[in-house]
Amino acid sequence: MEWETSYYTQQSDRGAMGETRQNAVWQDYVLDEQVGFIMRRASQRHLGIFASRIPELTPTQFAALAKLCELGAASQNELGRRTAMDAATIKGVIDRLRRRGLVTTVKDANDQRRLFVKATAEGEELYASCVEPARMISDETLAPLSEKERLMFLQLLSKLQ
Amino acid sequence: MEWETSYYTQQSDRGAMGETRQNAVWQDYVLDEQVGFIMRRASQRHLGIFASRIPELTPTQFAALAKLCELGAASQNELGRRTAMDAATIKGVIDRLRRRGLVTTVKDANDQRRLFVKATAEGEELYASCVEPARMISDETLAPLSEKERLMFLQLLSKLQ
DNA sequence: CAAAATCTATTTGTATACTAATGAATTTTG
DNA sequence: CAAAATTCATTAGTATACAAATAGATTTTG
Repeated sequence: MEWETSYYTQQSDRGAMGETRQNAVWQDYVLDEQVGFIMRRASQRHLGIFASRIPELTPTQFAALAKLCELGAASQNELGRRTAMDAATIKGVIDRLRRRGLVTTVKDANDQRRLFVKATAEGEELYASCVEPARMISDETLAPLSEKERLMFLQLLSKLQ
Repeated sequence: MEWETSYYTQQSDRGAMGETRQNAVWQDYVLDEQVGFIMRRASQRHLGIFASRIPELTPTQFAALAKLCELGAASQNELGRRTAMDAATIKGVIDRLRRRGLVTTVKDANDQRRLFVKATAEGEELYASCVEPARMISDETLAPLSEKERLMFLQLLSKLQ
């Protein structure tokens, strides 16, 4: 027995006039059409594509490693800023990358507050081997769009950062 | 002392020819330009807007409650499917909503596997009071775009779900 | 009808994310 | 220069997310 349709309709007679008027407020608010909801679903799809192409790293781990290879090195907090992760988040990411030998950390001699983070040779190799898959991930994520649409989409999305 | 610039450049002479060739692979891969990275940042901005407008609920809790009010009622798993949450995730969300008295759950008499979920009066009231703020959230999220751009963006984003 | 397959909910484990609080180090400022 | 403010890293707590395993209920199928 299927259960696809709902037991009650949106304008069900659940009671008094007050509720009926409340329902009127909902009428043209449809969750599935809201930008946040659609963006969450698009993100989920992208994350699935990512996991299938680069199973060795999560997107955040890849981002941290990529930025580290771009920069050469950075303090933990700065790396977090450059990859849009707060201090608590980047700490966990770096901890896990270090545990796997992909990065090393040392106290910065010039500033005792800072933790100096650097990719290891192994980390750089892994990153290098992930760049091509990463390109495919971006491609596959945008695959439903034409070339023109992709440019337009990226332009618009960039404005919403 | 500022530390904004990196210690090493991207094409640093870190060693042999092999690595130099590896660097060539990175050259036109820039993390900040990838759709996944930009989408993550856009999501973060949206989540910040959401939290400022509806501090009482997380986006996922709101989604579950909204869909529940749309549907009238649903089994826990079906609600998860309709809000793009897997079984484990929707369970946690419903647990927290129930703990706050916003939804009730009962074993479905017709199907002993199913957990029947329904919004309470309090849950429906909270949802009704959140719809206007929710509209503003969608508006504010898309605020950097013109009216035309918004339509275009939503159209394109929808294709990436 | 009985076995196989599917569905539902739960649990465990891992990994983001963010808030808030803390303490140590450094920079700014009066 | 000393106090105030800021920065950095860590910790604790809460809330998604998803994978994988499990157990019970229901449906499908041979």
